[in-house]
Amino acid sequence: MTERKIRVRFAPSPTGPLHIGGVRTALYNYLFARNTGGTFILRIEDTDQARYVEGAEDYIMDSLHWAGIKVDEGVREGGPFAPYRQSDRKEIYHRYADELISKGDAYYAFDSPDELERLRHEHESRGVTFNYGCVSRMNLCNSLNLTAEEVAGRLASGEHYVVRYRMPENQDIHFTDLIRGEMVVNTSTIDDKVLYKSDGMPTYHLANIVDDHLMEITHVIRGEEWLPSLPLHVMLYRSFGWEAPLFAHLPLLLKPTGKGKLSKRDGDKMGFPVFPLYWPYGETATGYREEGYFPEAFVNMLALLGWNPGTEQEIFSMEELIAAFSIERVGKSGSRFDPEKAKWFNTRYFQMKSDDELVALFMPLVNDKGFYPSPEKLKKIISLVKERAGFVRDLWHEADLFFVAPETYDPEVVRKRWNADSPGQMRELRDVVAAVQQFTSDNLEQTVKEWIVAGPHNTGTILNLFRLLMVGVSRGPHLFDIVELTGRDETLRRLDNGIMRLSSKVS
RNA sequence: GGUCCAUUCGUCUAGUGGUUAGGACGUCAGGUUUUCAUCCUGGUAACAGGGGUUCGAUUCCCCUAUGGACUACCA
Repeated sequence: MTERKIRVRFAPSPTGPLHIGGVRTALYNYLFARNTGGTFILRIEDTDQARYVEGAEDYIMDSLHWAGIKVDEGVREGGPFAPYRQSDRKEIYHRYADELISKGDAYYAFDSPDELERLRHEHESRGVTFNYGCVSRMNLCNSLNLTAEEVAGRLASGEHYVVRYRMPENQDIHFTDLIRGEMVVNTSTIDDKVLYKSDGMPTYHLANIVDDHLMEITHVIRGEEWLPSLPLHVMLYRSFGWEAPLFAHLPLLLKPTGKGKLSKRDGDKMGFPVFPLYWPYGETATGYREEGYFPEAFVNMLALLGWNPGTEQEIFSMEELIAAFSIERVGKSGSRFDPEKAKWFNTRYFQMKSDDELVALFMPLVNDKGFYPSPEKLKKIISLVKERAGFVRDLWHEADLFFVAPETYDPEVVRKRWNADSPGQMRELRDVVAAVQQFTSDNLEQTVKEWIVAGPHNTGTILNLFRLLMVGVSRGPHLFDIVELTGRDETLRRLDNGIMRLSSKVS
C-alpha cells in the first residue's frame, strides 16, 4: 500500500445541487491528493435512478471548477479507469455480486418490498427494530432457506430479487479511521445490506467498494455519515480478498444555531447560501458565487471549517492549503457554520484585490446603474471607498455619491446640524468654494479651512454641513476627496440645491 | 429504541499530566478619522457534569448528560 501512488476520489450522487459540505469533502480530497503528489478522481455515483436529477452532474463539476478544485480523472476529463459514471459501469457490478454469492458471502432474497415494509411496521408497533440479519434471515424468503431448485426456478422465471450480504455472526471487526483511530464493531449488530437491487443496479455499498478497488483508490475521505457502514465495507473488502484503502471520515457541518446539520432552510432563514453556485432547477437556490464571494475566499473559509494548520495563519491561497494540509489535523467533531466568518474571509480577499481588478469587477454594476465613468475615474473612486466594503456589490452603496446628487438629507443629521444660521454660513462657504481656481483636494481643503479659522464659524459645524449637502448623509470618504472628484460645477450645484431645499424646510 | 461517533470562550479552534488555557470571528470600550467605515489598543468570554488513576488532571480511564450520524431494493 505504501508503495502505491496515492489516489483519492470524490464520489457524489447527482441528486440535486452540491451542498457546501460536499464541496468541503471534495476540497479535502483534492488538498490531500496534491499534498502527496497523488491523483484526484471525480466519480459520479448515480446508481439510484429514481433520485437522479437532471443538471446535478454538471452542477457538481461546475462547482468544483469554480472553486479551483481541479479534477485529474473524471467524467469530463476521462482517464485510464474510465468510465467514471457508475451508470456507465453497470455491467461490471453484476459479476462481483455473483462472485460473493458463489463464495457464500451473499445470497438471493426474494422478499417483496411490501412484505418487508409490513414486517418493519409490525416490529415497530411492538417497540423493536426489524433487522434483515443473522437473527431473522432464516425466517425470510431467500436462497439461504430455499432449496437450490426453488432458487433456480425463481431466478429462471424472472422473479425479482435482490442480493444481500451475509453478515457473519458475532465477530468483532477491528478497523482504523485516520481521524478517529481504532474502532471495533460486532457483526451481529449489522444487518444484511442489499448489495444488488432488483432493478439491476448495485447499491452504493457494492458499487463503491468495487469501483474504489478497480480504480486503485488508496484513501477514502468522505463524510461522517458513512462511518456506520464502514464495518460493512471492511467486510466486503475481506470477502473479495482485496486490500482495503485507508479511511478518513470527515465531521459534518452543523447549523449556525440550534440543532442538526446544515440545511438549505438555515441559509434561507439566516440569509446565507448553502450552495456554491446558483441552482436553477425546481426549488431554486442562490450560491456563493452569485452572492459575490470570491472562490478563493470561499475555499479558504471551507478549508478552515474542520481543519486547521496548527499555526495562527488563517489566510491561505490554494497553494498554501495544499502545502499545509494533512488529514491528521482534521478535527473530530462537527463544525457549526458561521456566516459572519464567511463574510470576514471575503472581506479579507476583497481588500487584497488590486484597484484595477476591482474596476473590472465593478464597472458592469456601475454601467447597469446607467453610468459610464472612465476606468481611470472609477479606479480613483474605488481607491477612496474600497476599505469600507467587503464585496464588490457593496461598492455601489459606498460609491453612489460620486454619481448621484443627494435627493434626501438624513433627518437625524439635519436636526443636529442645520439651524437658523446655517443657510448664511453655507452661502458664504459656497462663495469660498467657487473662488478657488485650482480645484484640488489639497488647495481647496487648505483654503476652506483657512477661511473657517479666519471667520466666526465653527469648523465642525461647517464641515459637517458641507458633507450633508454633498452627500446627504453623515458618512463616506474624506470630504475634500469627494469634492475634488465631483468637480467644481457639481459641487456648487449640490451646495445651492441643498441650501435651497433645507432653508425652505426649516422656515 | 438500537449501533457508532463526538464534547475547550456565543462560534471556528490551538494546546498541555504542573500554562496567566493561546489565536481568530462576534461583541464591548478607548484611540485615530472634525463624518461613517477601515485601522490601532484594550476588555469580555471556555476545558459539559460526576467518579476514579495520580503528588497533581482540561489532558489518561469509567459513568452520566448533551449533541450528531446511521438504522431503505438512498447515497
